[in-house]
Amino acid sequence: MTTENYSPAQTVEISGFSLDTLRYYERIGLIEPVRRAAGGHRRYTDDDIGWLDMLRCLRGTGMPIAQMQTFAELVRDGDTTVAERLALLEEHDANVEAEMARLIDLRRKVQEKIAYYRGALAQMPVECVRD
Amino acid sequence: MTTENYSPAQTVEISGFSLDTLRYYERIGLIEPVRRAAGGHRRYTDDDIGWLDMLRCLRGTGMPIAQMQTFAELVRDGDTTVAERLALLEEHDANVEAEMARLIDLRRKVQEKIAYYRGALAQMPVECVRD
DNA sequence: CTGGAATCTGGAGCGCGCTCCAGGTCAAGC
DNA sequence: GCTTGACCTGGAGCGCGCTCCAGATTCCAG
Repeated sequence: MTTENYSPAQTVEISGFSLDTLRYYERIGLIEPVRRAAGGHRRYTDDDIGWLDMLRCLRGTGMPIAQMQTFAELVRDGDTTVAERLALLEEHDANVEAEMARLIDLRRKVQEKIAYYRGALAQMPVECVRD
Repeated sequence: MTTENYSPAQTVEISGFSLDTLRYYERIGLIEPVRRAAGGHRRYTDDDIGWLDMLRCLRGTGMPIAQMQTFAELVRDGDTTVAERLALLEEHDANVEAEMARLIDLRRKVQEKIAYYRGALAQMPVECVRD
């Protein structure tokens, strides 16, 4: 079994990115120029799909586009950039960790507010509680 | 001890919002019109500070401005909206939880990538690893 | 009284990350 | 062959959440 091809529509389905986003990412260099079929239509490869999954992880954890571009460039520059890529990912991971800690902390405060409202509601006359 | 007043600069300091953001929030109705000193300068009260802290929790956990406006309106409408406010906060809390779950999941994938790079780096000839 | 800092208002501008559009080309079933 | 839908390109537009600006006013230390 050789490398598969995927139409734009299939790639949308698989990657979760919209058609426009896929083209946008290619335009700004987040994706290598995608191979084309005879008529000029894109054919995404398994490699493309894998890379898109990577992008989804980074983007989905809040990495800015600009930093993903940096990362994509490192990948393009080949094996000698592995250490740099690792450093970039480690820094990003630390950022994500910090962001999660921030969320946990603020969420706790929201939950305190919820608890307060539950208490207030329990004390209130019935006509305020009924819809 | 009576209710304190805070200048805009102090409120920036305490709340963590910028001056522009404070004014913006007031303009769009996230904050009640703030009391003014004789010359027209704002004087934030302890109540204002408390409300700003609430806003910080909601905004900081990713609630969209529009929903915070809804919440602010419910608060303005008084005691009869307590149940609605509770429902809104509970829904938001569920959203935050989902967001955190999403982050945890994607972060795990990022960490797998990091582990992979660490392995790759360990295998590489020395000249690629040196800076 | 004066100079400089803080604050005021209304409105324009911006950075990010897409998203949409027009006008055309290509592919595939009937 | 024709129709219908998928896809193409380049460029404009947008939603969000601020952020900045100009020009005027107020406050306060010296």
